Amino acid sequence: MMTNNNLGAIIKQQRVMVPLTLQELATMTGISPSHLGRIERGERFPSAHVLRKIAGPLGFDENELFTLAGYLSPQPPTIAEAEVSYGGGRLDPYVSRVLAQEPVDVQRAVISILSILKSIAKGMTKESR
Amino acid sequence: MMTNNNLGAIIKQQRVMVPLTLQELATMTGISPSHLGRIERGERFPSAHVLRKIAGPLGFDENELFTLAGYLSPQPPTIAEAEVSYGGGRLDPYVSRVLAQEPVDVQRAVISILSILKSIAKGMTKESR
DNA sequence: TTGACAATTTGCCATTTGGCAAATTATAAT
DNA sequence: ATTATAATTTGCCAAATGGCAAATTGTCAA
Repeated sequence: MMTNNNLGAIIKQQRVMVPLTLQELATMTGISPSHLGRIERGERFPSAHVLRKIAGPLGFDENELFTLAGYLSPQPPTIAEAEVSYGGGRLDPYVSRVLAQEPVDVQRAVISILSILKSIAKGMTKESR
Repeated sequence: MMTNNNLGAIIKQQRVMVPLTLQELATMTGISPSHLGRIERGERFPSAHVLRKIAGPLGFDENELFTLAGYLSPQPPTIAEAEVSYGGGRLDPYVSRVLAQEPVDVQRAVISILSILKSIAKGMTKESR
């Protein structure tokens, strides 16, 4: 029905991040790679059975994925979500979920890279002033 | 698929108990009475969208009904387990705090960069074996 | 470059969902 | 009993899902 084409994008982003090929995900889940591909580019809308099968291998929480797909009403906020809100800032749940799959030292390396890029952008590195 | 499920029987029992006729439930949910009837006697298997629409009027909790239908794994996480874990991973609080202060699109850009680095690293591993 | 091989996309089609209208069955009132 | 009306079931069909095989595109080594 092409209800929500952003679901496919989210699924694809997650698959590439894991990382997996369509064929690998296909053998893990029993869903054909062609069907998975169509889902990712929004040409097909996954049934509940399909959605359930791909949740695990992609590292999605089933309830969250079903909510993203519009199959379940938005869940009451969990403790996990409270944990990631801080001060005035809010951490995007998708970002949080993806990063949480990395080892903590990788997570911190990511932060270091970000701070480097920010300082470059502001022209505050030693050699540039 | 005519999966031999007692789901239809459970739904019918609830509807009669409420009590509602098929037509009344139909007007409340927007699902045709004929379809609802076939679901109750197991001739059709309700999609997630249909299941979601009938949950409320019948007094079912959505998650419970989805679990009964085999769409969700038997019931989930206690509050204790929910903490800061996403799909088995854990997000470092410091990382969470720092990232939360960036705009969401920057947060997502960070994820994209991580993805690029991982694919580069993957290529290096391949090369060295 | 070319050729081999992996990954993705497309064409086609069987199966299923779900709606509408007609047929059937249950329920009440006279 | 008969008739009217409500409730359910059945027949039929459009639309969507999802698999298989072929075609296409991407990638890498020689």
